[in-house]
Amino acid sequence: MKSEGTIGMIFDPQSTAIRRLPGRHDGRRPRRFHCLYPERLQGGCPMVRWTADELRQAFIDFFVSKGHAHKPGSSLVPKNDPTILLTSAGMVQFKPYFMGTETPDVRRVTTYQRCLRTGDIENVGSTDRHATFFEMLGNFSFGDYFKEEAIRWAWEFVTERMELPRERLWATIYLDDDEAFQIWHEQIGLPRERIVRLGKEDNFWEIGVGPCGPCSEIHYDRGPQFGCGRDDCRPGCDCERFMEIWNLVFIQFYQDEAGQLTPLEQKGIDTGMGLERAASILQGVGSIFEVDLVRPILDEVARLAGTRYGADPEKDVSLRVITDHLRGIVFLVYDGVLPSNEGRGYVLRRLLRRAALHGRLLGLEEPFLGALVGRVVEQMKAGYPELLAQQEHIRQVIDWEERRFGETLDQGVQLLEEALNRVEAQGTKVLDGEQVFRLYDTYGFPVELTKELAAARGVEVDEAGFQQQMELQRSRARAAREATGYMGKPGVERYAELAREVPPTRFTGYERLEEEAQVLALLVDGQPVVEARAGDQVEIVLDRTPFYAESGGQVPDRGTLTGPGGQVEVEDVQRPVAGVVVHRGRVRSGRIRRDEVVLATVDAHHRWDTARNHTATHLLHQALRDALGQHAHQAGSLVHPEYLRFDFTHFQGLDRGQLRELEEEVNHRILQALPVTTTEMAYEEAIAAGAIALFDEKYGERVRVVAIGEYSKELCGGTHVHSSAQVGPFKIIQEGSVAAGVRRITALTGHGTLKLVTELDEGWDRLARLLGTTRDQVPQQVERLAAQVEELQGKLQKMLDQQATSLADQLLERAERVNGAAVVVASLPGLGKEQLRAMGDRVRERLRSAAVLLGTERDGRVQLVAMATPDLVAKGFHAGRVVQAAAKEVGGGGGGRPDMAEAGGRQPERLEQALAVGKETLKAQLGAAAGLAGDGPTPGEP
RNA sequence: GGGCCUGUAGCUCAGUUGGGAGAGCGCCGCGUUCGCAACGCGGAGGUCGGGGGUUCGAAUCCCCUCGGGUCCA
Repeated sequence: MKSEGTIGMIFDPQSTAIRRLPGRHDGRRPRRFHCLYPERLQGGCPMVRWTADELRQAFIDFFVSKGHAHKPGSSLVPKNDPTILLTSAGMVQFKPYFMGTETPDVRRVTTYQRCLRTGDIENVGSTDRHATFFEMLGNFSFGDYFKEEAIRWAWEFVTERMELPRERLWATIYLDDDEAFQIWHEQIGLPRERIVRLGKEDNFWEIGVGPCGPCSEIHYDRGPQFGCGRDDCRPGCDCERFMEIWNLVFIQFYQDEAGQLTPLEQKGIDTGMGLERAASILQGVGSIFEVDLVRPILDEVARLAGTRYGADPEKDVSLRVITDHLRGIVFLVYDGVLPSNEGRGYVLRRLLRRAALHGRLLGLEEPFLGALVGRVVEQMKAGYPELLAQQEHIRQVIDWEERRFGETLDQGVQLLEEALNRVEAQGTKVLDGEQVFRLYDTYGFPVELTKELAAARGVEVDEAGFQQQMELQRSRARAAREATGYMGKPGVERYAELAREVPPTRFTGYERLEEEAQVLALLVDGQPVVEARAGDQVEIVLDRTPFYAESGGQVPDRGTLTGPGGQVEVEDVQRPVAGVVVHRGRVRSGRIRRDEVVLATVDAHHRWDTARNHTATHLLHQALRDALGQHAHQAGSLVHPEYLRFDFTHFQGLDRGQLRELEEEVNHRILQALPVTTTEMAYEEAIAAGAIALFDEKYGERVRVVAIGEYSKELCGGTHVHSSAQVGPFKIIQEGSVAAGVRRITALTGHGTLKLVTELDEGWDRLARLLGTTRDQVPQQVERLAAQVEELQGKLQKMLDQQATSLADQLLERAERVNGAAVVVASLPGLGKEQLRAMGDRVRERLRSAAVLLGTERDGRVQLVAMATPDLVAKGFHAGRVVQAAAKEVGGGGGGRPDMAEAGGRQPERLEQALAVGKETLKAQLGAAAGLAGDGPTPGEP
């Protein structure tokens, strides 16, 4: 079993999304709550018929009764773990406990966990059991109980609570896990022939370097009518007869870089029961899509599409795909993911587009996914009551993205039409693979649609060619992947080691800014040392510290560590693993030694300015929620001594009025001098008290609640001022967008605002001085000046026009005549390129048949322009040849159109020669056109 | 991480071996009208995403960079 989700290929052109496994939808099998055990049917089916909600609760209750703590499932976005894209199993949030980098506060835990995996996406819709989104019921042991209890309890729950018939249950174990075999066979009494040994692929859990171990799965025999009919059909077979419902992972080894396994001292248990699969058996329905939790969504989709589940096998596939993806989409957005073109956002986008595409297959042309959000929320609210508050936000995100997809499709249809027109023009009737690939790769146009639309016009699609291009693309990506190699993370490993060697750092910075502390560890270049000297970059771990490590968007403290023999400037403070605070900086003077006692001093200005901005952030957060609604929740935050940056989910930009109101509200709260208090309490208690919790943050049992009077209450570990009044003047300086649906506000407080006021003040003074007036007269003065400038510009333009006209007149007078055409060649020093062109136009306009060559010198450069009237061009005159010849003389080059050409050069002293040469070329061209010229120069009418 | 497409007026976009930055819609003013729509005339509005390079000359070619789209991992 693999625990990592991967981004699968969603629009697989080969699967055509309609491929189905045999044996489904024969139309005879009853669908609703039929009993799978005819032999026990006499007194009604005795098996319990829990709803999925009841099953979820029963599971949790069962393991709580076995001494487990019930913990909330985590977000689909794993926090603090960039190595994992999405939460794909219940254990993801507990990974640090299994890895040994963090110590759990309790050793037995049970959860229900929303999960998303795209590894099996190809199968979704065409089987009874595959889904990208599902819930996992799990029980976990961190160095507490092991194999025996895990198996025994699983068996107890399955047989005595769920009352599944024993004779239908099978177990799989890892090849050489005789211990598990013994427990299953001897303690549980499972017959030897219903225990299947499977290999590494199925029954060994590993994540590269780290803890790993064999696992054992419980499978349910749904009966031969679901099977492939082969004699050796048993768990592990690909067919639909045996359904895996529960996987028990026995974490007992540590795998090193070489693949060597060493037994762990602290063994662990990680189990996962698929809620939908188990429910499908309990409810006696044919697939996970028909359990009571999911079926209403499916029916709603069918209703929108004007069809009925079971009426058409092909449509059923689409109905199931939409149903599954929709659940995943809703929860991804709920967990703060927004559509994007990379990472998690890309998974979301592709799920959404895949669902939208299947909607199209069902004949749903208009965006429809957003309208289904309510149904999903309705179904899931028992397990996830917080969904309700987010419903509107989720719907908006989905609507928006679906419309975007519509635009992509429109664009693709247009491009495809053009391609098809070309194909028809050639009469080949085949659209080549490269074009199909281009549509897909560059414009995201699904291949299924290409085929469909091409077929409608009797054009075939070259699939082999397309596949070839796909394969090329894949090998390119693979090659690039290999070249970079995978990133090791020795850093975290080292700190994890440190965490085991030294006691957890005690943080005293809420109360104090100065503290005597002992140096427990000293590192230079990542290596432990006994002593560091002036100039060394060091990392220091103390037994206690007043320094705040970067967390929750608040920047770390700065300050100094002063020992008996020297001083360290602390520039950065981090907590790379739980319990270890690392002070990074440079030894400024003397030396610092391990074990000595130092005075740790936090830069108070830095700390207080930061605290002002942090408290202001809470005020702003509350003000935003009050002004915009509950959907405006925090999507990121940076608390810095000089400013604060707050990202929140919202769809439109805020106008000036809204920003001013926000500012006023926050300042109003500041001026009320509300007391800022912090209290530690249980998480549930805090939530019940209405404290705002961020869903992507991880909270322990005990949480810290920061309250600002009665106005704001938020879970937060940061440092704050004692009274809102200390925040000082609050000023929003920027509002903008950072991503689709996310706005960002940047604001100042305290010293920052005062500094801004001073700057503005000075700016106005300077303006007033420059304008020679008083500050209150500045706007009027600017208006007056602007009017004056406009008037003067008008006058100037008029004069320039007159001047140009008289200059043009002079040029016309000096015009020579060659073969009936006027020839004007002149040097006009001081004119710019544009002016030269304008002059050329002026002259040309007034002559019926003329060739013009003008030159100018400015800033040490030569500019040349040649022009000709259309009649000369028609006879073969080319202005480009004229300027080329001329430009050669001044060390440049040029070219252009026959009627207008430009050139430049770098030798202004040779301008006259250049014009002379140009004139010769010009005349030569006119000479060649001899006899064809018109009536000669004719002054035009003014 | 690796590709491909894309960024020009407030909006939608055109811009052809590199040689005068444009159209439609919208906006402002004037006219027509009792008024509005429509229409006519006039006008404002652009660091051609940003930076560097090649060139006499770059929206156009090359490199880097930022944003958007899309595919593969």
